[in-house]
Amino acid sequence: MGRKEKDQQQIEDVRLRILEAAKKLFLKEGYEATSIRKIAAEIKLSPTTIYLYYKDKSDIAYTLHKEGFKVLGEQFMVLQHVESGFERLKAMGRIYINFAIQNTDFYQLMFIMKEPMEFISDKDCCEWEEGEFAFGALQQTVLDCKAEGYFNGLNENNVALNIWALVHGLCSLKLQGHLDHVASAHLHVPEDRNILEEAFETLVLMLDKMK
Amino acid sequence: MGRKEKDQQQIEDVRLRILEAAKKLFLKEGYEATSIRKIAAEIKLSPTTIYLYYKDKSDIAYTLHKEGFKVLGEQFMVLQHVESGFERLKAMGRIYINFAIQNTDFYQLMFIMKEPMEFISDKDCCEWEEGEFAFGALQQTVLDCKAEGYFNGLNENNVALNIWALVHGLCSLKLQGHLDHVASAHLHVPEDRNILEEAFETLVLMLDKMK
DNA sequence: AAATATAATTAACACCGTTAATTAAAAAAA
DNA sequence: TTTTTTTAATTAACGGTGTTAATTATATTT
Repeated sequence: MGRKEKDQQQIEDVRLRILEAAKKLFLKEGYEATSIRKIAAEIKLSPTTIYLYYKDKSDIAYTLHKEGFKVLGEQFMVLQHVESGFERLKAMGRIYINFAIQNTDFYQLMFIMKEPMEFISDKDCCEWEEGEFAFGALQQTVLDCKAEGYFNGLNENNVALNIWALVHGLCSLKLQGHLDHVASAHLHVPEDRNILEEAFETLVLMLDKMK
Repeated sequence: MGRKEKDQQQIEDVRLRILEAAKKLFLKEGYEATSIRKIAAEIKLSPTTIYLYYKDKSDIAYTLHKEGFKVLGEQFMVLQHVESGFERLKAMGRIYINFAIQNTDFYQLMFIMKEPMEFISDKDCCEWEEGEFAFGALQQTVLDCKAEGYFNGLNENNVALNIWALVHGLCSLKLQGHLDHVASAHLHVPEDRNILEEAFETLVLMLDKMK
């Protein structure tokens, strides 16, 4: 019965080819513009065949969303070698921001769009979530910062949540165009100066004040 | 030639009826599910007639987006009577969060979706932006906080930006379902306890540390 | 009353996600 | 090996979408 395993492998192969095609189109033209029909055409399949491998479009979105979390998690790996909690926190923020800027489409899928999250809540079982690893790392780092004298008297989970929200907020406003809009309208910021980085530098100073 | 003015009035009337129908449907079923055809049916017009009054769908989104900023701006009005800068900052955050939670669809249109902002950047002229009033109020409040001894040595514009990003980040993560997901997965938070409010309370404590 | 300008309509294009019915291919049973 | 059964992939179709071009109805002006 070695046949069945090989079939399973072939099925997994098609699943992957669909996903690769979806990713390619998605990174090139964005999620909305990537239709099931285009994905199918890309790998010379009939559109309806896609539905034999994925429940619907948001299922594909969710699978890509998971992949994004895996990539972010890998980039977080280097943080394990940073001893100081506060230094790790800063590095974490920088990695997160870089990831968001360099993988804008993945970031949209992971944190801004609602489709993948809706797919999650539609699922009966709450399986292992890759995003949880990243947040767990942040939690631990905030805890280490507390040991170094930061965030005294503050609930560490809420601090972690706030820091995530802040960095996500910066990225999200940047990706949606609000940051540049406000910068050119309210702040007379030179075009060449990166407003996101400047804000992050101030954030570091702010956190430093919480020792 | 008082005729022409009356015509102008009638044109403005239809424009408004379209917008009201769009808003009603949008608040009930969300932006994506609100089609031009449904808007037209709502006020017994042909779908194509809409295009005589609005350039395209994102034009309608942008007009609604502007209205959202007007409502938020009105809710900010009460802040003028708060003398203390820091108290005003706290109240501002609470108003912003309440607005986001109670007008989730408007909030999506104003800060999360990309269509309205794309419409802005497609426009040749950069006319008065209602959102600027709200951010201006925040800028002034941060300045007042500085006068009260907060945020010493920090660039006030960047501080304002970071605070906005933080509160927006919380709201955005909440609306997208990430906040509740993390809360139930990582933080063992009782269902009845409002995680957003709890995070905000910690934020206030954090800001208080920056005196 | 006829000619012109404008407002609204119908018809049409090129898509979309998704489901049901059908055909082609492979595996199992005879 | 041939027939039956299972499974994989396809075509056809439904009911939508935003948007444009061509056309008709309605006022306004000559």
